[in-house]
Amino acid sequence: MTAPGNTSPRGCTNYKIRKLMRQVSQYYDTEIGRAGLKATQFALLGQLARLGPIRPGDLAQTMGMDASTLTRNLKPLTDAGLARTEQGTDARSRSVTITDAGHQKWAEAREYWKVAQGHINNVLGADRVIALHKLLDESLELLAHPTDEVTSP
Amino acid sequence: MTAPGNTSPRGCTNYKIRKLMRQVSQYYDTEIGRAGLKATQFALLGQLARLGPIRPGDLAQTMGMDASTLTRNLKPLTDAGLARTEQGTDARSRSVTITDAGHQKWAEAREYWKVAQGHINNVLGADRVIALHKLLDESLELLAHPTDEVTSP
DNA sequence: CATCATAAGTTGCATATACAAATATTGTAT
DNA sequence: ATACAATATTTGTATATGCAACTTATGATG
Repeated sequence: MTAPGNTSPRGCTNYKIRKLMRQVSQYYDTEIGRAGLKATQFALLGQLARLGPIRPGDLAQTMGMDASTLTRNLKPLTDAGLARTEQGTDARSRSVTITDAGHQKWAEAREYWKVAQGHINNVLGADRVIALHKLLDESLELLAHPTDEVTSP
Repeated sequence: MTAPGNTSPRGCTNYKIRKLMRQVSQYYDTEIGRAGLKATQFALLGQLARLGPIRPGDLAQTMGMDASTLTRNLKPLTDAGLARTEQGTDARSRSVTITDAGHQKWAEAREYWKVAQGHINNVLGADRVIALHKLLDESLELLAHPTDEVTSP
C-alpha cells in the first residue's frame, strides 16, 4: 500500500459541491450585486479582461463551460455594453472583447468581490480556504487531464 | 500566532467551486442519465427517500436551496410520477412524498451513481476525495452556523 | 472543382437557481 | 372579533447550464 487513509469516500461528491456552491454563491452575489453584476458575470468579465480579445470557444474552454453556455452568458454583458462580439479572422469565428465600460465596471465590482472573499476567508478561516483552493485546483487539473489512476495493482 | 500557513488565499473561491461543479456534474449526469434522471434529481429523490414525507420548506432548508427552487425542481419528478405533493397538516403547508415508482427509480439510478462516484474516486484518488469531502462538509457547517471568526487579535 | 469531413457558433429545449412579489393561511394583540 | 404580523408556498422574472441539432464556413480528397 502506498497511500494512507484506507477508508472509502462517504457521500456524494457532486451533491456536496453543489450544496456548497449554492451557499457560497449567495455571498458573492449579494456583494457583487451592488455593482449590478452577478458573480458569474463578474467572473466572465474578469476572464475577458485577463485574456483580451478571444474566441468564444477558447474562452469557454478556459472556463470549463459549454460553448453554448458562454454564448448566452455573454448576452447580459453585451446588452449592458460591457463586452462586444466582433467578427473574427475566419468568417465563422468571432472575437469577444471587453469594452471600456466593461473595464470600469469590473474595477468597481472587484471592490465588492474583495468584501465577499473577505467574508468567506473570515467565516471559513484563511487556512481552510487555502486548503480548499488547493484541492479544487488539483481536482480541476486531474479532471482536465485524467491520468486514469487505477485503484487495484 | 495560532495557525500555520501565513499567506492569504489566492483567486476566487466562488469561481473555483463553480468551475469544478461544472466538470464534476457532467460525470454524474452522464451516468445517472442512463436511468433518465439528472444528478440533481437523483439527489432530491434520495433526500425524499431518506427523510420520508416532509414539508417543502424543510426539505429546501436541508438541501440548502431556496424554497422556490425546490418547488420547481420537484416538478420533473412529480410529472414522472416519482414524487407526490399532498396537503399538509396546515392548509398552507404541503407534504412531499416519494412514490413506489420513485423508490424503484432511485434504486436503479443508485447503481449508476456508484459508477460515477467510482470514476471520480479513481481520477482524483480516494484520499483526495476524502479530504475534499471533509473540507466541503466543514465549509458547509461553518457557513450554516457562522461563528464570525475574526482575522485580527 | 465537387464532395465530404471538420470546425465554430448559435438555437431549441429542458432543467437549475435565486430574489422579489403575490397568495393564502395562521397566530396575536388590542 | 378585527386588524396586523408572521408563516408556507407558489409565480414572475432573469440568469446559468448542457446536450443535441442546426447553420455556416474551411479544409481535404479524389
